[in-house]
Amino acid sequence: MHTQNVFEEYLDAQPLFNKNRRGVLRPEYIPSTLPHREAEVKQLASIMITALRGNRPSNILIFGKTGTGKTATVRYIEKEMADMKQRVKEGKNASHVKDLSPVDHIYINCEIVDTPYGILQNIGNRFIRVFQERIPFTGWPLEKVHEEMRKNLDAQPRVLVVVLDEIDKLFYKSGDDVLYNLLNLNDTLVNAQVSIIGISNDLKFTEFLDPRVKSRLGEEKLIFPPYNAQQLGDILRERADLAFREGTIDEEVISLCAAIGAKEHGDARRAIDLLRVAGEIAERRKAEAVMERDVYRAKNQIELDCIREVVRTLPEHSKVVLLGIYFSAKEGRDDLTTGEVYDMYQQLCKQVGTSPLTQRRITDLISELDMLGIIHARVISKGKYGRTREIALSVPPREVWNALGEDHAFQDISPPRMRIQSTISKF
DNA sequence: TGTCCACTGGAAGGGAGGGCTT
DNA sequence: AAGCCCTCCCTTCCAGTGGACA
Repeated sequence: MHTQNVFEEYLDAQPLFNKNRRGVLRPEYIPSTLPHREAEVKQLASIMITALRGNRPSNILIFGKTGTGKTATVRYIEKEMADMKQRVKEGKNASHVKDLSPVDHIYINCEIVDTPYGILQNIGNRFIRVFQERIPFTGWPLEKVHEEMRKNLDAQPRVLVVVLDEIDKLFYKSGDDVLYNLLNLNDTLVNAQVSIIGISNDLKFTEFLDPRVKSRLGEEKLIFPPYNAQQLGDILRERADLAFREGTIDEEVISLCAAIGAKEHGDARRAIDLLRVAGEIAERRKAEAVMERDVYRAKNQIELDCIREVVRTLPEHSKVVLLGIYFSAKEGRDDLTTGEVYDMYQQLCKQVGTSPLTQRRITDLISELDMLGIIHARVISKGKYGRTREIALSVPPREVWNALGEDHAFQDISPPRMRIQSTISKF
């Protein structure tokens, strides 16, 4: 009897995924058709056709919740435009058009690039010529970056479509000056023309825009409704057919993923993630097919991974704040005030050996934790005893500790003592 | 009905850190 | 080296406030 190689048992098991097709279930994959987005694709195409004819298409704002196919639709249109140009070039198109204008796209995710400098620098560097120096990522005055970008862009005739994904983030962070500048760019361009596609899941943000920016940015508006369970099912089925080997996934599993996705405001990304992770879990347990229980496990795993990742990458002081909230959650407290949290935070800082930030700053960190969904924090009034936030952990304490525990600084920390509250001390 | 607490959250600005320019 | 610029993180200052209590 010979010893077994560690990989042997896995090699024998039949994989569930088709070879090299796992990517079909990744968020960045652009499918060849977009089920239940035909109307939106058509509408977008009817606007963008102007670009292929060499004119500036209207600026567009696209709204819709996460996972409603906004980004996918825009990227799909980009792909189709590139494809159309290729066809015309090769003379394979059905129409009698002989030549199409050069159209460029630049995609910027404003969650990552959220400063005026960053936006201008990104666009500027998209069109650098050979031997030309790139715009550095910091150091230049804004005005110079703007001028350099304008020059690069205008070097030859073209239509540039700037896609600003999560455009609301850019606005909330840096105001609407950049948008204003981009919208007015056309006035100073001789050869090139620019139009903007803004993508956002926040319908409200336009209310706060400068009226001039608002009207020019929203020349056309598209709203993407959430998918329902049946539509999600269609999307998943199409992807599953590509990604999985035949007979390894059945209708129930797909329906379940679709149902869960539909519950989460029709989020296709979630549903697709779910399917992929369920497949990976099933494969790991060397199953012949993906089962419903794999989906439930996947759901659980995705949620935990998400919490863990968020907590792990928190800045140090946010971690200390969270640690305090964690300790009191273990004591069953779910009604902490800002003052109490700050008190614990100060004590913990002493233990960790770092100097505490001001309470004003901590209120901001608390808001951030709230937005990340790790804690709940709502403003309440305790009447005579003041106005404050009521703070509670909104994820399982154990998971918080698992993630925080990875940090060496927190390994042997003892729970802080709770301040005696004035509301209690009156007895 | 007014008081008053424990904050909230906006505004302004300082300073460090990245890097460019002269 | 000195002087800029932009961004990030933080502090300081402070007007504003919901509602229990006297």
